Amino acid sequence: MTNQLDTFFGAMSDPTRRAVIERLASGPASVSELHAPHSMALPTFMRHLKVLEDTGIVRSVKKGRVRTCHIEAAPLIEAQGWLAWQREIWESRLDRLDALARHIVETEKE
Amino acid sequence: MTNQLDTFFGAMSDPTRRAVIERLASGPASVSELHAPHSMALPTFMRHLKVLEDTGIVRSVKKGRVRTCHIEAAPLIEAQGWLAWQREIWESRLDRLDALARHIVETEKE
DNA sequence: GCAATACTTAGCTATATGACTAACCAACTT
DNA sequence: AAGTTGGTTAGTCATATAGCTAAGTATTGC
Repeated sequence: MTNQLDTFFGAMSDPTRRAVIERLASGPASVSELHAPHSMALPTFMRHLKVLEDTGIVRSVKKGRVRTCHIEAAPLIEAQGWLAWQREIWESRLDRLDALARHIVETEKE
Repeated sequence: MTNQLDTFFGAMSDPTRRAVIERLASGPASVSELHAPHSMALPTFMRHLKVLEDTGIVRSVKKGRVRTCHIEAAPLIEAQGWLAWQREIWESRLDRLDALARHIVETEKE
């Protein structure tokens, strides 16, 4: 039961990887360009990129010795959809939830 | 630089924890109720709950020997906002991206 | 008050993750 | 053709994560 969302959320849980996404959102870039602002060894950084590629969030093509990376929309849209869906459900019950929570808290006071 | 988003996405990367969120979206529940559908030891399950509470996604109150859990909207809304923001940026450049990607692929053909 | 219920704490194990160095290959550049 | 640049592979290490059992605490029900 290893969902698409598992790997997606796992990939997004790292600040380096989110930074790469943020950078790529404004256009494609080479591995070195992406690596430059991060003070970590290149192989380490490459593994972050690999995680993003394996998850399908990033794609890349190699021309000569330069690998150019770009973003792939689908997984992010799917995740956003899941969050929106959850939100819809709980927001439709929010009043009831709040009331219950307050009730519990009130009753709890000792 | 351990962001709120780090822990949030980390928390959501586990199917058990997402299942708990899905369950809680339709109303509060006790620890045992939440645990029931999951075939894992209770302490193991409790640690998942702890992750959700530490991240601020779930809150709980204990009344007597029963702990009742409910969802906290803010972190999920924040994450959804981040995704929406990213999406906005890259969608505004999507045509350009596609064109570039195609160009690279074409030029690459050997 | 004794037993069952509902967690809670403590402590162990295995695998996954994130970081490093060192050495390597494959294009360009000169 | 020799050096430099851009990326890759291989291998090590430390910490984090997810699972377990066993035993403990605190309510509630009888």
